[in-house]
Amino acid sequence: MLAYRAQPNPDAMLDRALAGVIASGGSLGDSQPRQVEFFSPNAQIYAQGDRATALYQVEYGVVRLFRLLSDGRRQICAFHVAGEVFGFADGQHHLFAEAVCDAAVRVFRGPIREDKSLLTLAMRELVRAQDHLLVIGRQTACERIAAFMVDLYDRLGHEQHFELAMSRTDIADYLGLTIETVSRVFSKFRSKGYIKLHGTRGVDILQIEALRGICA
Amino acid sequence: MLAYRAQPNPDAMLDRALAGVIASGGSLGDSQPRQVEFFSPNAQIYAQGDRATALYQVEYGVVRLFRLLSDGRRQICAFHVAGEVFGFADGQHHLFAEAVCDAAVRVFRGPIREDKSLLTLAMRELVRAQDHLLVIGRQTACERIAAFMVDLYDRLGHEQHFELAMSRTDIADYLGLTIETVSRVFSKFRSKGYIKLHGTRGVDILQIEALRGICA
DNA sequence: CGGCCATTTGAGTGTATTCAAAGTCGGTGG
DNA sequence: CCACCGACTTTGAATACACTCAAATGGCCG
Repeated sequence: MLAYRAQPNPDAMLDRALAGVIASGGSLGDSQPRQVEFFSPNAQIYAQGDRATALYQVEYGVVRLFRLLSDGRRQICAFHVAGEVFGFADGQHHLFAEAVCDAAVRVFRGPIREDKSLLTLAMRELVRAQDHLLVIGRQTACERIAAFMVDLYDRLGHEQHFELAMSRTDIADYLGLTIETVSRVFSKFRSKGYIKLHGTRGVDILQIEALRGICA
Repeated sequence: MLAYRAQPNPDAMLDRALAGVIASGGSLGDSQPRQVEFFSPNAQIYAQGDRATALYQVEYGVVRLFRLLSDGRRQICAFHVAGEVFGFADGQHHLFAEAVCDAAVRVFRGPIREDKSLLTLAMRELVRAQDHLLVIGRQTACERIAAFMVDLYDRLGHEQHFELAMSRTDIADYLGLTIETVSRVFSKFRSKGYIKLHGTRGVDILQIEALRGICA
């Protein structure tokens, strides 16, 4: 999981935004504004319905945000890796947040200060969700997997090799597929020489342009 | 389309937010900060790639926001009705915005002022997108249509009768289905007595609780 | 009233799912 | 260090749901 470890954040705006998150009204002595919390795999960070009182930044590891139907069907709305901010919600959380693997999360508690940069971060999250809508609503299984691989490749710094933090079940629930379909497409891409699989989590990207082409 | 006409906005916060959108730096004489623009059916309000320089509030009519794939596949991310605000984007628009029917849109130009209420509006939009992800990613055709009908029913003020501003094609592209499937499910719901159809756009909701039950 | 376009309905197909079984990986304990 | 166990993953076969293609119907506007 080396690829998911925190790296120096290239986005200066993000730091400015988070520096301004804490309202100055509270006593600094009581709250620890930049406390880091640690989570084991599958540990819950917050639940749907919880009051939204903080923002979170992934320090290392991976976090999944998801919704559930009453019969257990799950839709993962987003994975977040080191440096990314999550927890945007109006009043109460509509999503569950869990650690995918061992993860550390920096928690920004207290009332949120008005901040244009914070709005920008929320809007980026919105764009991500809208992009994901297109993938899930209008793309085939192969296109979805290709888009997923390309997205990870880009977000993890264009490393040819990386480890998937998430299981096939997580990937399936992210892409609106079944684990069997995910597995079949992985095998197909392997047989075509686009990727190479090392055990169950390791991935080599052999033909990134081919994968980009599949995304349409 | 009466149901889509502007109504007194029940959400005081929204007005406060928009009142604060315009930065005080600009000359009031030059810019018309609350200009209303009118659009014919299918007229473009902005395009993907356009610089995002304004926010928009629907005065009357319906607006669709969508993304396109190079081969023409379309995913409508949201419909917006009277009173709702759209146009959130970081730098440039990632979506197209078009009028579904005759529509009027109030445009708020100028640099966006930092505003907590604005952040709240953006987060609501995010929640809508995330809810939609679950519908598209994990629900059947019947569940998607039921969710769509219930959503419209709730947003248009619980009127038993309303007119659909959007075509079957629009509905299909919103729900990640084909027009034929949309039509079949409409017919199915009609034969079950959940809804009644008047021509091609008119809808009577006969058993809203049955529809809510289908959404799971 | 006529023509055009959107919608509905029908028949057959295909992609992804379900159900089932085999295989592989990773972790644990001897 | 190796063997075993359990869980996850892969593969296979059959099914189902939604899609494609096609034709008929219906609504709307001139």
